[in-house]
Formats: sequence, structure tokens, C-alpha cells
Amino acid sequence: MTPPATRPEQRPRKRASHSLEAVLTEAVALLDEAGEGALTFRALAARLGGGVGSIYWYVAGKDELLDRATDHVLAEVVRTSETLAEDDPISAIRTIAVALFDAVAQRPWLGAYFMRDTGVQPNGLRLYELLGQQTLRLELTSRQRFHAVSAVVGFVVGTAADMGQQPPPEVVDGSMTRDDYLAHFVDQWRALDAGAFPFIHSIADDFETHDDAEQFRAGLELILAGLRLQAEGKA
Amino acid sequence: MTPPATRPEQRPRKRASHSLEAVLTEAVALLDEAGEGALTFRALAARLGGGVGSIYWYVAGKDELLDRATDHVLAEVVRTSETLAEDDPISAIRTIAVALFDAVAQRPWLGAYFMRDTGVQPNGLRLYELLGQQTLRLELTSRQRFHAVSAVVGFVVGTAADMGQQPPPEVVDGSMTRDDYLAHFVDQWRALDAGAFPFIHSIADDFETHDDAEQFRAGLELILAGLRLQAEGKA
DNA sequence: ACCTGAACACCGTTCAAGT
DNA sequence: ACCTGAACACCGTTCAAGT
Repeated sequence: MTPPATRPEQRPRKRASHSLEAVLTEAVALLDEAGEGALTFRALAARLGGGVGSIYWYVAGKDELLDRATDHVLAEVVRTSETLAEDDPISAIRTIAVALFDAVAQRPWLGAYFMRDTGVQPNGLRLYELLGQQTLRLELTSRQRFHAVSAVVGFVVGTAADMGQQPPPEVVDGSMTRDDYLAHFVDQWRALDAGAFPFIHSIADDFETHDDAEQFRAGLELILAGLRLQAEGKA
Repeated sequence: MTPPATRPEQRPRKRASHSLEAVLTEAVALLDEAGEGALTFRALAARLGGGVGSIYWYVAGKDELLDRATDHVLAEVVRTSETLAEDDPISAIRTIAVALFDAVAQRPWLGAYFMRDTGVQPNGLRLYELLGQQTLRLELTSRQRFHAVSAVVGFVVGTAADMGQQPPPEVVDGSMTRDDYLAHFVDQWRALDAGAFPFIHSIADDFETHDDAEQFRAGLELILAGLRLQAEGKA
């Protein structure tokens, strides 16, 4: 066997040195650049310039890696949510909810890990607390507060994860536009029997021109309206 | 080499014969019995008594299998939602939402596939239509209807998928009760600094004694209250 | 038209060995 | 204390060959 024409490395290669911080930063970068499927231990190790095994020194396995990556992303949301000074508690809840929505919609994988293990997710817990502190300013029972915060978080995370779902490969690679993709569905819908599907027909135009963020906001307003009613003792 | 002591099969084995219906039924059974991780093409093929390759005659891959399995489960929800005769549209929406919640909470994997491809999910589309037909009885613009149905579906599916998440192995195998599991979290929470986490402290008791179904219902009521207000022209 | 199963390219995880 | 990388057990998917 002939030796390789060039020797990319003189010696076995210098021992790499990482940190939990570096592991999480690169994991999130991989996720953001290429989606959930791109985060493998081999790809992450390559990015860190080391071997696969060393990642296990920092996290117990893939689940914990994702739990901690989630919390890493939430740090930013917490920062913006901590400094706001809204007079109205309902407005403050709206602002935090929108910030959380934006973070999750960009990263649909996050939805499945949010607050899954508060032991390793201090920022998740802090965000829950910040939302809850606003309900402390409303006239509610503690159970109503608990339910209200859970409802907001459930709606935000569930909706964002759903909306951020990866569209089919044709749209991602640019061989089909998002509009064409939506149009394809709407055409399918318009072809349905109008007698059996009156609602689908009635909202076909709305669907075709819809905006995810606007749709999220509209749903959030329904919850907040219900909450305000409850706080006013009218529900 | 000695021949095997017994011959389990005289000949190579009879050629198995399946159907899309059989594939989906067994896939759902596998999912229900042992969770998402248990659904592999090998395990499914073994259950069907055939080879791995034959499943690909019925579905293009795992994603389509899950899309179709989801629709298979939704058939039941559609059946119960079609026959109800509620006088009040809001009540009807509540009834359908609860039925959908029950189906998804038992099968958290379903959340990620619901209405992902209406081309192979006629029951998903039908359910969306049934919910929408109730909004047709309310005084709303078509955009408000579209947003309302989206909000309900997003909340139901998101919350159910979250609540149905597999608890840690210790709870599943019975070496730890659900109450002990919750208590472990609450203890962690109670140990937090009371000045920095007033909300978490205030709802610790509520969390410890909470019921998922009740929590879901409370959140749903907030959305429905907001919707009723909107239909009455007061929002 | 439908089924088979070996083969392929990948994955998360382990662990004896190194520094 | 921390890093390495071959090895293991498994996965979805393909495909030439069968019936």
C-alpha cells in the first residue's frame, strides 16, 4: 500500500479540549443551520474537532443534550422577558408569549424538550416564573393562575412547534415556492365536495393568504380575552 | 454442522399477504402497546409475519406510515364527533376538542403528524371541517373562524402531546409512582429562593395535586370564553 | 402484483486505552 | 480529569430475486 500523497497531520493530532458551553453552542448551531436531522454525535464531534466519545463527558446522552440545548436557547428569551416594564399584566404576558413563540417557531425541535426536565433547564423554569408573576397581579385563585400559565405555555409551544414544521424538501431546496406549496393544498381543498365541506371552502382564501405570526397572535388574543374576563370576575 | 433438532418450518415459509389496513392496524397496536420507539419496520414486519420490504409496497417510508397511522386513529374521533347534536356551537366545539384531546393524550406521537399531509389524512381534514362547521353558526368573519379553529386545534394537540410525554423509565416500570415523581419536582421547586420565585412557590400545591384533564379543560375554557366574546361583538 | 431478506449506509452508546 | 476511536447493536431503505 502506498502512503498518502500528503500528510494532513504530522502526529495523531493534538488532543481537543471542550466545555459544556462549547458543546451546547455548536449543537444549537448545527440545529439552526441544518435542522434536527443534522444533529448527530459524529457531526457534533467533527465540529468540535474531537472524538465522539468526549461529548459523553458533558452530557449523559442525546436526550440530555437536547434538554440542555433547549435551555441554552431560552437564555435569550429570558433576558428580553426580564427587562420589560409593561403596566398591564395581560400586555406583559402577551409580550413574553410572543418572544417565546419566535424562539420556538424558528426551532421546532425545541417544542418537544421545553420544560421536560426543569432540573437541567433553569431558564425554562425562570420563564415559567416570569409569566406567572404577571398573573400574581391579577385577581385570580392560585389554581386559576396555574391553569392560565399552563394554557399560555401549551398554546405557544404547541402552535409554534406545529407551524415551524419542516415543509417538504421541494420547498426547502427552492424548487417550489412556499406560495405554490400552499396553493397546492388549497387546490386540493377547493376540489372537495362543497356540500360536505362548507367550512373548508369558506376559509380557503384565508388559508391561502395566511400569515403564521398573525394566526398565532389571533389565537393568543382569545386566551388573553378569556383570562381578562376571569380576572374581572365575569367568567 | 448438525441439522437443527426440530424443524419449525418444513419449507421456506408460506408467502405472507398483507393489506394497507392490516399494516396500519398493527402499526397502531405496536405504538399503543410499547410507544413510539417500538415501531420499527423489523418489528412491524415480524408482527405481520412477513419481510421488511413488503411494507414498502403500501407506504413510501416511515413518515407516510405515521401520517396514515394518525389518520387511522382519527377515524374513531371523527365518528363520535359526527353524531353529536349540541344546541350551542361553543358546546359542540368543546365536545369535539375533548374527544381529540383524549385521543392524542393517549398517543403523544400523534401530535407531530396531525394534519401534516391532508392528502393522506382525510379524517384529519374531516375533523377540522367539523370543528369549523360549528363556527359557521357564530357571527364571525371567515378569517376569525379560520383563526378560531386553528387556535383550538393548536391548543388541543400541543397540550395533549406535551401532557402525554413519556415519564422517566422509573415511573413506567413501576419502581416509582407518579405521585413520587411529581413530589420530586415540587420539592425541587420549593427549595428555590422564595424571593426570586414567588409564583412557583404559590402554585406548588396546585401542581402537586393537579390533574391533566382538568388543566386542559381550564385552558380550553379560556379560549372558548374569548371566542364567545368575539361572537357577541364584545371583543 | 406483491413478497423476500441480504446488503448498505447510517445511528447512539460503550469502553479499554490513552494523556 | 478528560479525550480517543474502534466496536456493538440497531435503524430505515434499497433492490435483485423470487412467486
